[in-house]
Amino acid sequence: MIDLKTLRDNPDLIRNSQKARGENVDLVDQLILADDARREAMAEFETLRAEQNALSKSVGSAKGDEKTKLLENAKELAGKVKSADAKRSELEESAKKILLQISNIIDPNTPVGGEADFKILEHIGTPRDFAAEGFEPKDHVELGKILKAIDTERGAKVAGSRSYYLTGVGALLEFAMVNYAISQAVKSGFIPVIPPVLVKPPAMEGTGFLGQAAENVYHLEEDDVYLVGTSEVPLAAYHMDEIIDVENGPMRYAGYSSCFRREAGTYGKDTRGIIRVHQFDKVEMFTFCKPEDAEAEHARLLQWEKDFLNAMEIPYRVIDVASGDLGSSAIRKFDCEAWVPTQNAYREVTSTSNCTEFQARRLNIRYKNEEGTKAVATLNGTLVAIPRMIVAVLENHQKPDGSVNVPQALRPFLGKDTLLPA
RNA sequence: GGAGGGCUCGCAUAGCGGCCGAGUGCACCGGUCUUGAAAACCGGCAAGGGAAACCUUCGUGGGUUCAAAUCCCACGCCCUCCGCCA
Repeated sequence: MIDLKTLRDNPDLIRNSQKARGENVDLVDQLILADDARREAMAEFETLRAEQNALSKSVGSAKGDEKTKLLENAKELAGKVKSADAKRSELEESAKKILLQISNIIDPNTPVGGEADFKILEHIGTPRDFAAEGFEPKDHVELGKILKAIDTERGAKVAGSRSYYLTGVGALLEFAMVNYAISQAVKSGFIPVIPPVLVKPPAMEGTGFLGQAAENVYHLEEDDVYLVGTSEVPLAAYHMDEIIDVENGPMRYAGYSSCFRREAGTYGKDTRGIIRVHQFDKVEMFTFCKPEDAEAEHARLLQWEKDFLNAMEIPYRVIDVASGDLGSSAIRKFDCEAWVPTQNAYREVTSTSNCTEFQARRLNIRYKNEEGTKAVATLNGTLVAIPRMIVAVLENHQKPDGSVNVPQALRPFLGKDTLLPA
Protein backbone atom coordinates (compact mmCIF):
# COMPACT_ATOMS: atom_id res chain seq x y z
CA MET A 1 0.00 0.00 0.00
CA ILE A 2 1.39 3.34 -1.02
CA ASP A 3 1.51 6.37 1.25
CA LEU A 4 -1.51 8.66 0.85
CA LYS A 5 0.70 11.65 1.63
CA THR A 6 2.73 10.90 -1.48
CA LEU A 7 -0.49 10.62 -3.42
CA ARG A 8 -1.52 14.12 -2.35
CA ASP A 9 1.88 15.77 -2.61
CA ASN A 10 3.38 14.08 -5.63
CA PRO A 11 0.87 12.12 -7.69
CA ASP A 12 3.10 12.26 -10.78
CA LEU A 13 5.61 10.03 -9.05
CA ILE A 14 2.92 7.37 -8.75
CA ARG A 15 1.55 7.94 -12.24
CA ASN A 16 5.02 7.46 -13.72
CA SER A 17 5.59 4.33 -11.68
CA GLN A 18 2.30 2.78 -12.74
CA LYS A 19 3.13 3.61 -16.34
CA ALA A 20 6.60 2.08 -16.15
CA ARG A 21 5.09 -1.10 -14.73
CA GLY A 22 2.56 -1.24 -17.52
CA GLU A 23 -0.22 -0.91 -14.98
CA ASN A 24 -3.34 1.24 -14.83
CA VAL A 25 -2.41 4.94 -14.50
CA ASP A 26 -6.04 6.07 -14.15
CA LEU A 27 -6.18 4.45 -10.75
CA VAL A 28 -4.11 7.34 -9.40
CA ASP A 29 -6.70 9.94 -10.31
CA GLN A 30 -9.52 7.71 -9.21
CA LEU A 31 -7.83 7.39 -5.86
CA ILE A 32 -7.31 11.13 -5.50
CA LEU A 33 -11.04 11.68 -6.03
CA ALA A 34 -12.02 8.82 -3.76
CA ASP A 35 -9.66 10.02 -1.06
CA ASP A 36 -11.05 13.55 -1.17
CA ALA A 37 -14.59 12.24 -0.94
CA ARG A 38 -13.57 10.01 1.93
CA ARG A 39 -11.99 12.81 3.88
CA GLU A 40 -14.95 15.07 3.35
CA ALA A 41 -17.39 12.43 4.58
CA MET A 42 -15.14 11.77 7.54
CA ALA A 43 -15.11 15.44 8.53
CA GLU A 44 -18.89 15.62 8.23
CA PHE A 45 -19.35 12.56 10.37
CA GLU A 46 -16.96 13.81 13.01
CA THR A 47 -18.70 17.14 13.34
CA LEU A 48 -22.06 15.44 13.79
CA ARG A 49 -20.64 12.96 16.21
CA ALA A 50 -19.06 15.67 18.33
CA GLU A 51 -22.44 17.38 18.48
CA GLN A 52 -24.10 14.15 19.47
CA ASN A 53 -21.57 13.41 22.18
CA ALA A 54 -22.09 16.86 23.70
CA LEU A 55 -25.86 16.55 23.54
CA SER A 56 -25.87 13.08 25.03
CA LYS A 57 -23.88 14.33 27.95
CA SER A 58 -26.39 17.08 28.68
CA VAL A 59 -29.27 14.61 28.54
CA GLY A 60 -27.85 12.75 31.49
CA SER A 61 -28.04 15.73 33.83
CA ALA A 62 -31.26 17.30 32.50
CA LYS A 63 -34.63 16.90 34.18
CA GLY A 64 -38.32 17.12 33.30
CA ASP A 65 -39.45 19.12 30.30
CA GLU A 66 -35.97 20.11 29.40
CA LYS A 67 -34.99 16.46 29.23
CA THR A 68 -37.86 15.53 26.93
CA LYS A 69 -36.91 18.34 24.63
CA LEU A 70 -33.27 17.35 24.56
CA LEU A 71 -34.21 13.76 23.92
CA GLU A 72 -36.21 14.80 20.91
CA ASN A 73 -33.26 16.67 19.44
CA ALA A 74 -30.91 13.86 20.28
CA LYS A 75 -33.10 11.34 18.55
CA GLU A 76 -33.09 13.35 15.36
CA LEU A 77 -29.35 13.83 15.55
CA ALA A 78 -28.81 10.11 16.08
CA GLY A 79 -30.40 9.45 12.72
CA LYS A 80 -28.15 11.95 10.99
CA VAL A 81 -25.07 10.50 12.64
CA LYS A 82 -26.02 7.05 11.52
CA SER A 83 -26.39 7.97 7.88
CA ALA A 84 -23.20 10.08 7.92
CA ASP A 85 -21.38 7.11 9.38
CA ALA A 86 -22.72 4.78 6.72
CA LYS A 87 -21.63 7.18 3.99
CA ARG A 88 -18.20 7.53 5.55
CA SER A 89 -17.56 3.80 5.76
CA GLU A 90 -18.81 3.28 2.23
CA LEU A 91 -16.49 5.92 0.82
CA GLU A 92 -13.65 4.64 2.96
CA GLU A 93 -14.08 1.20 1.54
CA SER A 94 -14.16 2.29 -2.07
CA ALA A 95 -11.01 4.38 -1.57
CA LYS A 96 -9.30 1.42 0.03
CA LYS A 97 -10.28 -0.80 -2.85
CA ILE A 98 -8.49 1.48 -5.28
CA LEU A 99 -5.56 1.98 -2.95
CA LEU A 100 -4.93 -1.76 -2.77
CA GLN A 101 -4.71 -1.96 -6.55
CA ILE A 102 -1.82 0.48 -6.84
CA SER A 103 1.66 -1.02 -6.81
CA ASN A 104 4.70 0.25 -4.95
CA ILE A 105 6.55 3.19 -6.51
CA ILE A 106 9.49 1.84 -8.48
CA ASP A 107 13.06 2.74 -7.67
CA PRO A 108 14.44 5.35 -10.10
CA ASN A 109 17.28 2.90 -10.82
CA THR A 110 14.98 0.09 -11.91
CA PRO A 111 15.27 -0.41 -15.67
CA VAL A 112 12.03 0.55 -17.36
CA GLY A 113 10.44 -2.00 -19.65
CA GLY A 114 9.04 -5.52 -19.87
CA GLU A 115 10.37 -8.94 -18.93
CA ALA A 116 13.11 -8.81 -21.56
CA ASP A 117 14.38 -5.35 -20.60
CA PHE A 118 16.39 -6.39 -17.58
CA LYS A 119 19.90 -5.06 -17.15
CA ILE A 120 22.77 -7.48 -16.65
CA LEU A 121 24.80 -6.34 -13.64
CA GLU A 122 27.56 -8.94 -13.68
CA HIS A 123 28.68 -12.40 -14.72
CA ILE A 124 30.37 -14.62 -12.19
CA GLY A 125 32.22 -17.79 -13.11
CA THR A 126 32.64 -19.29 -16.55
CA PRO A 127 30.39 -21.97 -18.02
CA ARG A 128 32.21 -25.25 -18.68
CA ASP A 129 33.15 -26.03 -22.25
CA PHE A 130 31.71 -29.53 -22.55
CA ALA A 131 32.75 -29.77 -26.21
CA ALA A 132 36.37 -29.22 -25.21
CA GLU A 133 35.97 -31.85 -22.51
CA GLY A 134 34.71 -34.18 -25.20
CA PHE A 135 31.19 -35.05 -24.05
CA GLU A 136 27.62 -33.94 -24.36
CA PRO A 137 26.11 -32.78 -21.04
CA LYS A 138 23.00 -34.63 -19.87
CA ASP A 139 20.06 -32.69 -18.54
CA HIS A 140 18.96 -32.95 -14.91
CA VAL A 141 16.11 -35.30 -15.73
CA GLU A 142 18.48 -37.80 -17.23
CA LEU A 143 21.07 -37.33 -14.48
CA GLY A 144 18.28 -37.64 -11.91
CA LYS A 145 17.40 -41.04 -13.34
CA ILE A 146 20.99 -42.26 -13.51
CA LEU A 147 21.57 -41.25 -9.89
CA LYS A 148 18.06 -42.36 -8.83
CA ALA A 149 17.74 -38.87 -7.35
CA ILE A 150 14.70 -37.45 -9.12
CA ASP A 151 11.55 -39.35 -10.12
CA THR A 152 9.17 -37.23 -12.17
CA GLU A 153 7.22 -40.17 -13.63
CA ARG A 154 6.02 -41.39 -10.28
CA GLY A 155 5.54 -37.77 -9.24
CA ALA A 156 3.10 -37.34 -12.11
CA LYS A 157 1.43 -40.68 -11.38
CA VAL A 158 0.75 -39.81 -7.77
CA ALA A 159 0.40 -36.03 -7.70
CA GLY A 160 -0.06 -34.91 -11.31
CA SER A 161 1.99 -32.76 -13.61
CA ARG A 162 4.82 -30.61 -12.21
CA SER A 163 5.26 -33.03 -9.32
CA TYR A 164 8.27 -35.15 -8.44
CA TYR A 165 9.94 -37.30 -5.86
CA LEU A 166 13.43 -36.62 -4.59
CA THR A 167 14.90 -39.97 -3.68
CA GLY A 168 18.21 -41.26 -2.34
CA VAL A 169 20.98 -38.78 -3.03
CA GLY A 170 18.35 -36.36 -4.33
CA ALA A 171 16.74 -36.23 -0.92
CA LEU A 172 20.15 -36.08 0.76
CA LEU A 173 21.12 -33.22 -1.51
CA GLU A 174 18.13 -31.24 -0.29
CA PHE A 175 19.03 -31.78 3.34
CA ALA A 176 22.65 -30.83 2.67
CA MET A 177 21.68 -27.64 0.86
CA VAL A 178 19.21 -26.65 3.52
CA ASN A 179 21.63 -27.31 6.34
CA TYR A 180 24.39 -25.41 4.63
CA ALA A 181 22.04 -22.50 3.87
CA ILE A 182 20.72 -22.32 7.42
CA SER A 183 24.19 -22.49 8.92
CA GLN A 184 25.30 -19.69 6.61
CA ALA A 185 22.25 -17.63 7.57
CA VAL A 186 22.73 -18.16 11.29
CA LYS A 187 26.36 -17.08 10.99
CA SER A 188 25.13 -13.91 9.29
CA GLY A 189 22.80 -13.11 12.17
CA PHE A 190 19.50 -14.50 10.89
CA ILE A 191 17.05 -16.14 13.25
CA PRO A 192 16.17 -19.52 11.72
CA VAL A 193 12.41 -20.09 11.44
CA ILE A 194 10.10 -22.88 10.43
CA PRO A 195 6.90 -20.99 9.69
CA PRO A 196 3.33 -22.07 9.02
CA VAL A 197 2.61 -22.56 5.32
CA LEU A 198 -1.15 -22.38 5.74
CA VAL A 199 -2.12 -18.76 6.37
CA LYS A 200 -5.22 -16.63 6.81
CA PRO A 201 -6.30 -13.95 4.32
CA PRO A 202 -4.76 -10.90 6.04
CA ALA A 203 -1.27 -12.41 5.80
CA MET A 204 -1.71 -13.13 2.11
CA GLU A 205 -3.28 -9.76 1.37
CA GLY A 206 -0.75 -7.89 3.44
CA THR A 207 2.18 -9.24 1.50
CA GLY A 208 0.55 -8.33 -1.82
CA PHE A 209 -0.10 -11.81 -3.19
CA LEU A 210 -3.83 -11.49 -3.70
CA GLY A 211 -3.51 -8.85 -6.41
CA GLN A 212 -2.18 -9.73 -9.82
CA ALA A 213 -0.46 -12.84 -8.40
CA ALA A 214 -3.67 -14.31 -6.96
CA GLU A 215 -4.10 -16.88 -9.71
CA ASN A 216 -0.93 -18.60 -8.58
CA VAL A 217 -2.04 -19.05 -5.00
CA TYR A 218 -3.73 -22.18 -3.68
CA HIS A 219 -6.82 -21.39 -1.66
CA LEU A 220 -8.57 -23.87 0.61
CA GLU A 221 -12.09 -22.63 0.36
CA GLU A 222 -13.67 -24.66 3.10
CA ASP A 223 -11.41 -23.17 5.75
CA ASP A 224 -10.58 -19.92 3.97
CA VAL A 225 -6.83 -20.40 4.28
CA TYR A 226 -4.08 -20.14 1.70
CA LEU A 227 -1.04 -22.26 0.97
CA VAL A 228 1.92 -19.92 0.77
CA GLY A 229 4.03 -19.67 -2.36
CA THR A 230 6.97 -18.52 -0.28
CA SER A 231 7.78 -18.21 3.42
CA GLU A 232 8.04 -14.48 2.77
CA VAL A 233 4.33 -14.47 3.62
CA PRO A 234 4.42 -15.93 7.14
CA LEU A 235 7.74 -14.20 7.87
CA ALA A 236 6.38 -10.77 6.93
CA ALA A 237 3.15 -11.37 8.83
CA TYR A 238 5.09 -12.59 11.88
CA HIS A 239 5.23 -9.03 13.22
CA MET A 240 1.80 -7.99 11.90
CA ASP A 241 0.18 -5.28 14.06
CA GLU A 242 3.32 -4.87 16.13
CA ILE A 243 5.68 -2.05 16.92
CA ILE A 244 9.15 -3.52 16.64
CA ASP A 245 12.61 -2.25 17.46
CA VAL A 246 14.74 -1.76 14.36
CA GLU A 247 16.45 1.40 15.63
CA ASN A 248 19.52 -0.61 16.55
CA GLY A 249 19.78 -2.50 13.28
CA PRO A 250 17.69 -4.76 11.06
CA MET A 251 15.79 -7.83 12.27
CA ARG A 252 16.57 -10.80 10.05
CA TYR A 253 14.78 -14.13 9.74
CA ALA A 254 15.63 -17.15 7.63
CA GLY A 255 12.57 -19.27 6.95
CA TYR A 256 12.65 -22.85 5.71
CA SER A 257 9.38 -24.05 4.28
CA SER A 258 7.56 -25.80 1.52
CA CYS A 259 6.20 -23.47 -1.15
CA PHE A 260 3.12 -24.06 -3.26
CA ARG A 261 2.40 -22.53 -6.65
CA ARG A 262 -0.43 -23.18 -9.02
CA GLU A 263 1.66 -22.16 -12.02
CA ALA A 264 -1.48 -21.07 -13.81
CA GLY A 265 -0.83 -19.80 -17.29
CA THR A 266 2.52 -21.56 -17.68
CA TYR A 267 1.24 -24.67 -19.45
CA GLY A 268 3.78 -24.67 -22.25
CA LYS A 269 6.74 -23.56 -20.12
CA ASP A 270 9.36 -25.77 -18.53
CA THR A 271 7.28 -28.89 -18.69
CA ARG A 272 10.32 -31.13 -18.44
CA GLY A 273 12.00 -31.78 -15.14
CA ILE A 274 11.84 -29.83 -11.91
CA ILE A 275 12.50 -26.24 -12.98
CA ARG A 276 8.86 -25.26 -12.57
CA VAL A 277 6.90 -27.30 -10.03
CA HIS A 278 3.83 -26.97 -7.81
CA GLN A 279 5.65 -27.71 -4.57
CA PHE A 280 9.22 -27.18 -3.46
CA ASP A 281 11.26 -26.31 -0.41
CA LYS A 282 13.11 -23.07 0.02
CA VAL A 283 15.22 -21.14 2.50
CA GLU A 284 14.15 -17.53 2.41
CA MET A 285 15.80 -14.50 4.00
CA PHE A 286 13.55 -11.78 5.33
CA THR A 287 14.50 -8.40 6.82
CA PHE A 288 12.66 -5.71 8.76
CA CYS A 289 14.59 -2.43 8.92
CA LYS A 290 14.38 1.34 8.90
CA PRO A 291 13.37 2.69 5.48
CA GLU A 292 16.66 4.55 5.15
CA ASP A 293 18.55 1.27 5.61
CA ALA A 294 16.59 -0.65 3.00
CA GLU A 295 18.80 0.00 0.01
CA ALA A 296 21.96 -1.07 1.82
CA GLU A 297 20.17 -4.13 3.17
CA HIS A 298 19.09 -5.05 -0.33
CA ALA A 299 22.74 -5.08 -1.38
CA ARG A 300 23.56 -7.31 1.60
CA LEU A 301 20.81 -9.80 0.74
CA LEU A 302 22.14 -9.98 -2.80
CA GLN A 303 25.64 -10.59 -1.45
CA TRP A 304 24.40 -13.49 0.71
CA GLU A 305 22.71 -15.00 -2.33
CA LYS A 306 25.94 -14.67 -4.29
CA ASP A 307 27.91 -16.23 -1.43
CA PHE A 308 25.65 -19.26 -1.62
CA LEU A 309 25.96 -19.61 -5.39
CA ASN A 310 29.72 -19.16 -5.15
CA ALA A 311 29.80 -21.96 -2.60
CA MET A 312 27.87 -24.16 -5.04
CA GLU A 313 30.60 -23.35 -7.61
CA ILE A 314 28.06 -22.49 -10.25
CA PRO A 315 28.47 -19.89 -13.03
CA TYR A 316 25.74 -17.29 -12.87
CA ARG A 317 24.80 -13.76 -13.68
CA VAL A 318 22.97 -11.08 -11.72
CA ILE A 319 20.24 -9.06 -13.38
CA ASP A 320 18.41 -5.90 -12.42
CA VAL A 321 14.80 -6.86 -13.18
CA ALA A 322 12.79 -4.42 -15.31
CA SER A 323 9.80 -2.45 -14.03
CA GLY A 324 7.20 -4.51 -15.87
CA ASP A 325 8.42 -7.72 -14.27
CA LEU A 326 8.39 -6.60 -10.63
CA GLY A 327 5.96 -7.90 -8.04
CA SER A 328 3.48 -5.29 -6.84
CA SER A 329 5.28 -4.84 -3.51
CA ALA A 330 8.80 -4.44 -4.90
CA ILE A 331 10.48 -1.23 -6.00
CA ARG A 332 13.56 -3.06 -7.23
CA LYS A 333 14.50 -6.68 -7.71
CA PHE A 334 17.75 -8.49 -8.42
CA ASP A 335 17.68 -12.03 -9.76
CA CYS A 336 20.59 -14.45 -9.75
CA GLU A 337 20.44 -16.72 -12.76
CA ALA A 338 22.45 -19.92 -12.82
CA TRP A 339 23.92 -21.31 -15.97
CA VAL A 340 22.04 -24.37 -17.19
CA PRO A 341 24.31 -26.10 -19.72
CA THR A 342 21.66 -28.18 -21.50
CA GLN A 343 19.47 -25.13 -22.04
CA ASN A 344 22.46 -23.02 -22.98
CA ALA A 345 20.89 -20.31 -20.87
CA TYR A 346 20.87 -18.57 -17.53
CA ARG A 347 17.84 -19.46 -15.44
CA GLU A 348 16.53 -17.72 -12.32
CA VAL A 349 17.52 -19.49 -9.12
CA THR A 350 17.27 -16.75 -6.51
CA SER A 351 15.67 -13.36 -6.28
CA THR A 352 15.77 -10.46 -3.83
CA SER A 353 13.28 -7.61 -3.58
CA ASN A 354 13.18 -4.30 -1.76
CA CYS A 355 9.56 -3.70 -0.73
CA THR A 356 10.23 -0.52 1.29
CA GLU A 357 7.21 0.29 3.50
CA PHE A 358 4.63 -1.15 1.11
CA GLN A 359 4.02 -4.44 2.90
CA ALA A 360 4.53 -2.96 6.36
CA ARG A 361 1.78 -0.40 5.84
CA ARG A 362 -0.68 -3.11 4.97
CA LEU A 363 0.48 -5.39 7.73
CA ASN A 364 0.69 -2.52 10.22
CA ILE A 365 4.31 -3.12 11.25
CA ARG A 366 5.98 -0.06 12.69
CA TYR A 367 8.92 1.21 14.70
CA LYS A 368 9.40 4.22 16.95
CA ASN A 369 11.95 6.97 16.79
CA GLU A 370 12.18 10.58 17.97
CA GLU A 371 9.86 11.70 15.20
CA GLY A 372 7.10 9.26 16.00
CA THR A 373 5.82 5.87 14.94
CA LYS A 374 6.45 4.91 11.33
CA ALA A 375 6.19 1.95 9.00
CA VAL A 376 9.29 -0.24 8.71
CA ALA A 377 10.78 -1.41 5.44
CA THR A 378 10.72 -5.08 4.46
CA LEU A 379 12.99 -6.99 2.11
CA ASN A 380 13.23 -10.58 1.04
CA GLY A 381 15.69 -12.77 -0.76
CA THR A 382 16.00 -16.43 -1.67
CA LEU A 383 18.92 -18.18 -0.12
CA VAL A 384 18.17 -21.45 -1.85
CA ALA A 385 15.19 -22.83 -3.75
CA ILE A 386 15.88 -26.54 -3.76
CA PRO A 387 14.78 -27.93 -7.13
CA ARG A 388 16.41 -25.25 -9.23
CA MET A 389 19.59 -25.45 -7.21
CA ILE A 390 19.60 -29.22 -7.68
CA VAL A 391 19.24 -28.67 -11.43
CA ALA A 392 22.18 -26.27 -11.41
CA VAL A 393 24.43 -28.50 -9.31
CA LEU A 394 23.71 -31.70 -11.22
CA GLU A 395 24.08 -30.19 -14.66
CA ASN A 396 27.15 -28.05 -13.97
CA HIS A 397 29.11 -30.64 -12.00
CA GLN A 398 28.36 -33.75 -14.04
CA LYS A 399 30.95 -36.13 -15.42
CA PRO A 400 30.75 -38.17 -18.65
CA ASP A 401 29.37 -41.27 -16.87
CA GLY A 402 26.58 -39.32 -15.21
CA SER A 403 28.20 -39.09 -11.80
CA VAL A 404 28.34 -35.67 -10.22
CA ASN A 405 31.01 -33.83 -8.25
CA VAL A 406 29.71 -32.43 -4.98
CA PRO A 407 30.69 -28.79 -4.33
CA GLN A 408 33.26 -28.53 -1.51
CA ALA A 409 30.91 -26.60 0.74
CA LEU A 410 28.26 -29.33 0.66
CA ARG A 411 30.60 -32.25 1.31
CA PRO A 412 30.54 -32.02 5.11
CA PHE A 413 26.74 -31.88 5.01
CA LEU A 414 26.33 -34.65 2.47
CA GLY A 415 29.14 -36.93 3.53
CA LYS A 416 30.11 -37.59 -0.09
CA ASP A 417 32.53 -36.11 -2.64
CA THR A 418 30.73 -37.57 -5.62
CA LEU A 419 27.23 -38.72 -6.46
CA LEU A 420 27.50 -42.07 -8.20
CA PRO A 421 25.10 -43.79 -10.63
CA ALA A 422 22.80 -46.05 -8.65
C1' G B 1 -16.82 -33.44 17.09
C1' G B 2 -19.13 -32.62 22.52
C1' A B 3 -19.12 -29.63 27.49
C1' G B 4 -17.49 -25.36 30.15
C1' G B 5 -14.47 -20.68 30.93
C1' G B 6 -12.34 -16.38 28.83
C1' C B 7 -10.90 -12.16 25.20
C1' U B 8 -9.95 -4.39 28.28
C1' C B 9 -3.39 0.24 26.78
C1' G B 10 3.83 -4.38 26.42
C1' C B 11 2.25 -8.06 30.58
C1' A B 12 -1.29 -8.92 34.69
C1' U B 13 -5.81 -7.19 36.34
C1' A B 14 -10.37 -3.37 37.84
C1' G B 15 -14.56 -1.66 35.53
C1' C B 16 -21.88 0.65 38.24
C1' G B 17 -25.70 1.99 30.66
C1' G B 18 -23.95 8.62 31.17
C1' C B 19 -18.77 11.24 36.17
C1' C B 20 -14.77 5.61 31.37
C1' G B 21 -10.33 6.39 26.51
C1' A B 22 -10.81 3.65 30.79
C1' G B 23 -8.38 2.68 37.44
C1' U B 24 -4.41 -0.32 39.76
C1' G B 25 0.19 -3.35 39.76
C1' C B 26 4.52 -4.85 36.90
C1' A B 27 7.61 -3.47 32.98
C1' C B 28 9.52 0.84 30.45
C1' C B 29 11.29 6.22 30.04
C1' G B 30 12.76 10.98 32.62
C1' G B 31 13.97 13.29 37.36
C1' U B 32 15.28 13.67 42.90
C1' C B 33 18.40 11.10 46.30
C1' U B 34 23.36 8.14 45.86
C1' U B 35 30.61 7.88 44.75
C1' G B 36 27.73 4.27 41.45
C1' A B 37 23.61 1.00 41.60
C1' A B 38 19.28 -0.82 44.16
C1' A B 39 15.35 0.93 47.13
C1' A B 40 12.30 5.08 48.02
C1' C B 41 9.91 9.37 46.14
C1' C B 42 8.11 12.68 41.91
C1' G B 43 6.59 12.84 36.79
C1' G B 44 5.53 10.45 32.06
C1' C B 45 3.80 6.17 29.51
C1' A B 46 -1.97 2.50 24.04
C1' A B 47 -2.71 3.37 18.81
C1' G B 48 -4.62 5.95 14.44
C1' G B 49 -6.57 10.55 11.92
C1' G B 50 -6.34 16.04 12.46
C1' A B 51 -2.84 22.48 12.52
C1' A B 52 -6.30 22.38 16.43
C1' A B 53 -11.03 21.72 18.40
C1' C B 54 -12.16 17.09 18.12
C1' C B 55 -13.06 12.06 16.17
C1' U B 56 -12.15 6.62 16.07
C1' U B 57 -10.55 2.03 18.57
C1' C B 58 -12.17 -2.23 25.23
C1' G B 59 -11.61 -9.81 19.93
C1' U B 60 -14.78 -8.99 15.04
C1' G B 61 -19.49 -7.80 12.86
C1' G B 62 -24.52 -6.46 13.69
C1' G B 63 -28.58 -4.78 17.07
C1' U B 64 -31.12 -2.07 21.37
C1' U B 65 -30.52 3.17 23.30
C1' C B 66 -30.42 10.22 23.16
C1' A B 67 -25.97 7.50 25.16
C1' A B 68 -22.61 0.74 25.14
C1' A B 69 -16.23 -1.81 27.63
C1' U B 70 -21.02 -2.44 30.26
C1' C B 71 -27.46 -5.07 27.56
C1' C B 72 -28.90 -8.57 23.14
C1' C B 73 -27.46 -11.66 18.66
C1' A B 74 -23.89 -13.95 15.40
C1' C B 75 -18.95 -15.13 14.37
C1' G B 76 -13.59 -15.58 15.47
C1' C B 77 -9.69 -16.76 18.62
C1' C B 78 -7.57 -18.67 23.28
C1' C B 79 -7.80 -21.95 27.69
C1' U B 80 -9.72 -26.46 30.49
C1' C B 81 -12.12 -31.33 30.20
C1' C B 82 -13.90 -35.52 26.92
C1' G B 83 -13.57 -38.16 22.03
C1' C B 84 -10.43 -39.03 17.63
C1' C B 85 -5.44 -38.49 15.83
C1' A B 86 0.60 -37.47 13.36
